[in-house]
Amino acid sequence: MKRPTIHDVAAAAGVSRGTVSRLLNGDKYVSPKARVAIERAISETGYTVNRAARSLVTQRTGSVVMVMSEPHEKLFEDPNYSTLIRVAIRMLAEHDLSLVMMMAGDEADRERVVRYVRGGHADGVLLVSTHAGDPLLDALQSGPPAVSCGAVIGRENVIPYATADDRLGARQMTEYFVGLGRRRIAMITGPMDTPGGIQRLEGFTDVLGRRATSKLIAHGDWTQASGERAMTELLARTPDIDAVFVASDLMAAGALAALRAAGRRVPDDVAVGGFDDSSVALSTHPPLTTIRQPLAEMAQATLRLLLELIDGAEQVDPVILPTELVIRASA
Amino acid sequence: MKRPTIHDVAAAAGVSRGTVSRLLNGDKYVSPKARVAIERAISETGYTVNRAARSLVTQRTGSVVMVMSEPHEKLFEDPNYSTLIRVAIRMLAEHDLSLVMMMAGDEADRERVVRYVRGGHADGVLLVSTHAGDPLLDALQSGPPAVSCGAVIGRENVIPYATADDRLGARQMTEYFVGLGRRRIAMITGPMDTPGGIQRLEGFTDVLGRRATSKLIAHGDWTQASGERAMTELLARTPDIDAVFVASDLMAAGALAALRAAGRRVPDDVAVGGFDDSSVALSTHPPLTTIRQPLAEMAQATLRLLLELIDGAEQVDPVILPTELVIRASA
DNA sequence: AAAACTTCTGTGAACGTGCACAGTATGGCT
DNA sequence: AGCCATACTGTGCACGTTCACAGAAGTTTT
Repeated sequence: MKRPTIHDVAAAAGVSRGTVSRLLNGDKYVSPKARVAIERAISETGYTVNRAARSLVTQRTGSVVMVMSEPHEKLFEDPNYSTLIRVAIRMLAEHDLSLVMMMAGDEADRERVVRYVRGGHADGVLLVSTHAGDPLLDALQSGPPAVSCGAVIGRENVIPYATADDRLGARQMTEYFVGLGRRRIAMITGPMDTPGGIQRLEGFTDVLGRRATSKLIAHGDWTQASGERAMTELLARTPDIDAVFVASDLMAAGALAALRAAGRRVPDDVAVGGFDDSSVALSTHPPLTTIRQPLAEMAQATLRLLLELIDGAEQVDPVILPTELVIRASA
Repeated sequence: MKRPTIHDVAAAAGVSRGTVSRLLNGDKYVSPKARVAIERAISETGYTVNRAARSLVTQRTGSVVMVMSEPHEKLFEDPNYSTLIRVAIRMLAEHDLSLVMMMAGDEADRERVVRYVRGGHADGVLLVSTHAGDPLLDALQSGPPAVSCGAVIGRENVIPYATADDRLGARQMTEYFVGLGRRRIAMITGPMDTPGGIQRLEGFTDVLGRRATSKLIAHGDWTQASGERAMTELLARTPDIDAVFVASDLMAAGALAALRAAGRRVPDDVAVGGFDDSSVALSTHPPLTTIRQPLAEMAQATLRLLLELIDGAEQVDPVILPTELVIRASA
């Protein structure tokens, strides 16, 4: 019960391998008669091309690898991944490419990724949440095309990316607070070696200028626990805070817990704004006012960049997509 | 600038292809002298085996495909996926296997999956959240080994799986409610064509017997919105409910919203119990009392089954792991 | 009528591996 | 000395495809 090969199809259709191959690869020169005969033979035999054999000669693998650089425990705590994976699977499938997942959380992982990619086992690389100065980046220089969902700090000009306009989003939220008449507006940022960490803080200070003092700024690491910690810290430093912009919904959920523990009412005493418009934003109490990132569009744009590069484009331009303020009960 | 082949390594080491191949594949007959020469040659040339060429002759692909059967929009709304993906990547990598992701949400997807798997492009299949009677199952019969994370209804004896003991978990929660002195205990189930949907309801009725009337049971589809809807429905039907066991944390978050809207206090008026101990359970207000599933262990067990089958095991037994009651503020 | 295209087809070589097999030392045993 | 096992090495073939090339058949141009 061996799997049928291209020879079997050719024999069944009464033509040669070459003709079948041409049909399969969309070459224009194949007669209508041969075409129907081959198509019938294919469906009769249940033939599928052997990708291994094909890649051996074409030097292409038919797969793209998604490299996730978060340390393992945190991976996926951020719900954005799912959209990207979903969109990637779908768009790649349309181009007959499959999606391989790899992690680059520790040194061993990273080495595996480098071996894999430099070994020519992928036609493209999809980077996710790569931190500044990741050693992976140098190793990936010479391989197949790579793009990132979200900018890679320090490589903005070498690794194409699609991202939400984090800075704009932060400005939207901060301006909203100002418009509400809040006077003491604090911020909980993300890690300062990530684009979201940096840009959202920049947007915040864009609006507040010198009123954004360091006493009003605390840092988190995207986790819920860190949001809670940072909020507690802010309340201790500056008790009269009346608004806080938290750089992610998950951290905002933590901040809400800290505020509740401190007996502050939201939004009456303290207005809280999140970022991401992830599903957490709906399950908190009160539901979070937040900044919506066009996740699906970002993912689509990222993949479009990668597909263009794989198809031979020399260079592509980064894509920056606008954010949107979503008003709910927390501010 | 061509990638080095096994020939280049052999030449550099002064031996023949065969010897290099033997070293690579762990054959015992290779002299110490040859061994060091080859190892040096490999690192000097930066050689990596060409997997395409290898699979062409071995008939193995070095990859496992994870097939996710949820309709697209819902995919990943359940946070359990992340653990499975993480564990899968890690354990497969240890066996030099890579993880390919595919979706089987609609007919076109499913056909692609079948073509892929029957075409021999994967050494194993990892099924996730496959619904009863999914046409995919028949098509996968004759292919490479397949396992499922969570039982596949109707195929319990043909597709090996690892799962949490859903029925036990449901009993634990229900008994806890009874122990608290609650009298009118309702339940919101998952879809009745999923094992979690069925088994958790069974555990519920195990404990309550005829007290579990249909007026006290409503059905959801795992989404937060469906939990909210089901809770509203239950309150309308049976206003004097004093406890509700919700078959997932996400649906429980929805139920909490409905209870709040109806002016019921949790847990004073109505005790709420969830299932999964997912991250949502912490961001709700009040935090959810829930049933912890040993997600990591389940994922590990599932992969162990698959790896055994890939390594040639004839048959393996399903694994059922105990659950644990986690008491928080909602009950 | 010959030449020059156009459209289509078949064939041999190559891609880089693993595996079966044949072969070569080396050393111990009779 | 002869024999046989043990430890190791090299070689040819096959895996299933694509691609370049040569060539056939039919059609248009010269």
